[in-house]
Amino acid sequence: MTATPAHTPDAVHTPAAAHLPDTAPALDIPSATDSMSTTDITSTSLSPSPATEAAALHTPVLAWFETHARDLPWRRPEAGAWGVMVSEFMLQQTPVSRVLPVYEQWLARWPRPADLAAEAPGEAVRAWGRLGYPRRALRLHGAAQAITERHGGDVPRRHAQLLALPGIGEYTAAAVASFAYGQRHAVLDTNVRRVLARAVTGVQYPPNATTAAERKLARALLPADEDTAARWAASSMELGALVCTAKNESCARCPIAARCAWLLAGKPPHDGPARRGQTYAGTDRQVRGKLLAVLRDTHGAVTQRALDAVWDEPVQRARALDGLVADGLVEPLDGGLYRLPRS
DNA sequence: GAAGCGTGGGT
DNA sequence: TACCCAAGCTT
Repeated sequence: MTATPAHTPDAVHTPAAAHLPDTAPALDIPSATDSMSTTDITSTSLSPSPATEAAALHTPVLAWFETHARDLPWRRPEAGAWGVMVSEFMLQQTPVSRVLPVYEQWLARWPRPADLAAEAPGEAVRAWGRLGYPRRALRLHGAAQAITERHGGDVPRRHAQLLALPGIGEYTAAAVASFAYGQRHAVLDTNVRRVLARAVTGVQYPPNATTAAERKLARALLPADEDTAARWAASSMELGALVCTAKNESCARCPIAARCAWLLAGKPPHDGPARRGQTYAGTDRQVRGKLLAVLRDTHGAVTQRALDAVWDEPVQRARALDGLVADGLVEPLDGGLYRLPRS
C-alpha cells in the first residue's frame, strides 16, 4: 500500500476536533470521470484529495481484516478459482454456516469444472441439498459445462467471460475476478453496499436495487493498486458481514466508526420504502420446495402419487410441478413418473 | 423495474 | 409466534 498515511499535515481545515480524530464524513468523491485519475496525492488543494479520503477508509478496514477475517475454505489458496466460483454460487442468498458443509462435499466430489460437467445435471441438484434456490445448482452445472467446452476447463479470468456464464451476474463476475485472480473490480454485494451507504452516504440502508450512483461510488473508492483493491473488496465485504450488519450493527467494533457518516449523523433511521417482504407460506415456492425434496431424496423415478402427497391443492400442485419441469429441474417420464434431470 | 425463486436460523 | 434476513440472478 503506497497510499498516504492516514493523518498527514494536510488538515488545514477543522482545527479543533475535540472528541474524534479529524472527521471528514462526507467523502468528496469525484462525480464525473470516476477514478481514472491516478493517485494525485501531491495535489495541493486545501481539502484532502479523494484518494486521501478513500485511503482513510481503506487503511483501517484493511488492517481490521488482517486480524478479524474468518478462515473460510474458499479463501485458502488451495481453493483455486473453481472453489471461489462454487462458493460464490452457493453464497448467493444463503448464509455461510449452511454453505460450509455442502461446499466441502461438492469440492471433494467435483474438484474441477470438468468433473461436474461430466455428471448429469440432476446430480448437481441432488448434491445442492437444502441450500435453497436449486436453479443455482443447474446454472453452476451449466457454467461448468461451458468452462469445459469453451475455456479448456479453467475458470476464465476476464470479467466479460465470467459474466457470460449461466448464473453469473455483475456481482459474481467481479467477485471471482477479484477473489480468485486478484483483479481490481468494484465488488458490490449487499454487505459492501450497506457499508458504503452508512460510512459514506450516511444512510442506514442502500436502495433496494443497485444504482448507478452506487457503482460510481464503489469505483471511485477502489484502491489504485490491483492487489490492494482485491483485499479492499474482501475486507469491506467482511466488515459488512461481521460488524456493519443489517440489524444490531456493532459500531463499537468498527474500525471506521470515527468516519462513519451515518454514525456521525446520529444513526438516523431509514426513511424510504420498506423492503418488500418475501412471503413464503402457501406460495408456489413452498410447493416447489416440497416437490423437489421428494425428488432429491429418491434415486430413480418418482410416481405422481408420491408427489401428490406433499400438497393437497391440485391446481397449485400441478402449476408448481409444471414450473419445475419448465425450469429443467424435473424431467417428466412416460407413465406419470418424474426424476431429476439426466440431461 | 418488479416479480419470482428455497430454506432455516435468529430475534 | 411472526417476521426478518442471508456473498443475487433471470425474465
